Amino acid sequence: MLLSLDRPYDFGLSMRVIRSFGPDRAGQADRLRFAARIHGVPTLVEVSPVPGKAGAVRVSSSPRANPSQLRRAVEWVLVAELPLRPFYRLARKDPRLSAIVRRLHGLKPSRPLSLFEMAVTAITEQQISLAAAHGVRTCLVERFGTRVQDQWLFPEPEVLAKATTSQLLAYGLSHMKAEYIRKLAAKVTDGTFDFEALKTMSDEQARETIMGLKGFGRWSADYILVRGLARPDSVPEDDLGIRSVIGEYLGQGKRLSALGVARKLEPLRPYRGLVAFYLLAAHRLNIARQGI
DNA sequence: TACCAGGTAAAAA
DNA sequence: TTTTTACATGGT
Repeated sequence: MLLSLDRPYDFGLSMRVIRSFGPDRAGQADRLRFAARIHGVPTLVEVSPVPGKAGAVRVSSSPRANPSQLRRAVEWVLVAELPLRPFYRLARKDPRLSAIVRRLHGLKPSRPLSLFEMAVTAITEQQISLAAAHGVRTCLVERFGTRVQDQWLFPEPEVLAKATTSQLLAYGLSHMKAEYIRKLAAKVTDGTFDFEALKTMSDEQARETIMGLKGFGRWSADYILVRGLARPDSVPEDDLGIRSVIGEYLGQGKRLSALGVARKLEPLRPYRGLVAFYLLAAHRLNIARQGI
């Protein structure tokens, strides 16, 4: 199946950046492979570029999935509904940001198919390093998840809801984090919490809803908004990585305070999250900051 | 070895 | 109301 996405869009660059963010999507050159549960069937989805056709990608799956379901899944993961042009018009007003954006023309974020996975990822990444958190998730996934060829399907909420605290502790979670995850998994399982509903909420509504969950503070809520929902204006201003990278490219080179981040990003509404994503990408790809 | 790493809730002041 | 503390693993 061929999919034509809103241009400008550089699929290869976007995949390179995603891979540079961590080992989760490690692997094949400029393709995207991920496991998805489609109509309950564990399915491997593969997305590859179409040579000479900017913005077009080829989508296949194994086993063969319903085309409209498959299309919906890929459009979600690749954030198809987000046009870049309005963001570029805004970015041109800041000389330093403008230079970065030119180097990363066509870059879009992508997001996991599952918001439950995103939420659990946020919990694991609280306080400890991304590398440490990745180690913990790997243990969880390989114990409670489902293997689909060379990929893993993230554990279903029902499975984690039934896991015992001592099991979760054995996989590197703290007591508190184990409880957050179990409580969340239970709420999703019994229908008390519906991640799908977040998709139609305003940023503010979604943020408040997530923060109503035990274990999810402001950082986690904004992190889920920007990474899990790809909301272009959301960003955790107190995040260590954000504070460093905004300071590096838009400040004096040193890590800023959360307030400093807020001030630097204020003129970049409604694309503060997308700005942060571009700067993180620039940092990962070793793109030097420009003068002044 | 010690310390920091893309925080949070509960306890203490 | 604001400040302090415990907490899990991985890298340096």
